[in-house]
Amino acid sequence: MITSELRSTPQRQAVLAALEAATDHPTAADVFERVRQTVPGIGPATVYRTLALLVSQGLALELSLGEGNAARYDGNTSRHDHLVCSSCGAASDIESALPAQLLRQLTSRTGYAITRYDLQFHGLCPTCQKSEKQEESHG
Amino acid sequence: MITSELRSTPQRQAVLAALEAATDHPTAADVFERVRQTVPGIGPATVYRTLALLVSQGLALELSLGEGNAARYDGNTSRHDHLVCSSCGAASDIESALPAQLLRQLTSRTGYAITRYDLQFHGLCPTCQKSEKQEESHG
DNA sequence: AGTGATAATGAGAATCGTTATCAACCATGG
DNA sequence: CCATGGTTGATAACGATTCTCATTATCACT
Repeated sequence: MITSELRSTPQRQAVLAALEAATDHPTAADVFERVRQTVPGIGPATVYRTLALLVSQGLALELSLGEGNAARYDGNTSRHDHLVCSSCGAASDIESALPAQLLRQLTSRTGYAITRYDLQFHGLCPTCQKSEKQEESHG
Repeated sequence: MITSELRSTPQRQAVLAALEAATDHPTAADVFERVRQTVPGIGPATVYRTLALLVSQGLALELSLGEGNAARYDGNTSRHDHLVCSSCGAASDIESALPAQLLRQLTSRTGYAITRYDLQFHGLCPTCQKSEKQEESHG
């Protein structure tokens, strides 16, 4: 239910803007640091509250990419998957739709009413592959 | 089995045994409660340490299923995916290999050296679907 | 069995990420 | 104006996990 009681405040606008500008799937702490520069007095609690609000309104996604314990946020709300570097933690968006057939099979086989899936690929990004090679030659 | 580098202790054996016996992807706290009955004096820290050890040795998997904040552990170390109920949090193992072609395409398109992927399906389990229907008719 | 080196343990403090509490604030409508 | 009720920032509280450290247990070798 869209409640007309939801107010548009400078803090909320700044958080949303920060998410839309980000391409790196920031943590709440990252967002806090960035928003701080536009809205100096803002507190962490407001950032957490606002992120939760945006997620509940479908304006942002909350991700658990398995690297570290902090949740990460994504302003790109269209259906997509993620490619995560196991070394530096960088995460990029990718498109890789699962065969629809697979979902249908699962539904009929398990009886679950499947609403969504999360798919993440993990590996070394090109940059970290280079660093690893350098380390080898030094060792 | 624990390698000769590592010492075999009652605590470690108990944690491993608990994981192997579990079918429900327990949290560290769950494992602690269960192991406690065999090794009464064990502390939570030891359980956490041992779980991390088992994961690093490839004897267990650490899962972040996105429901709740606690990591969950899986004694089934063969490649598989998960089906998670968004309502009760139940998680079951499923087999649903991605097309190998998809992985190859991703590698060549992104330059990442992909080592693994995590795939989770979310939805309502049959039991929770029934409960929801009941609530509707009461509402 | 006895011993020494060293890894592992348990207890509790510390840390991290996050959420709850609450008084002060502020936009809106009467 | 003032009352109403959502919003904020500070801070306390929280759950999950990790760290610290003194004590204990395991292992390899007598």
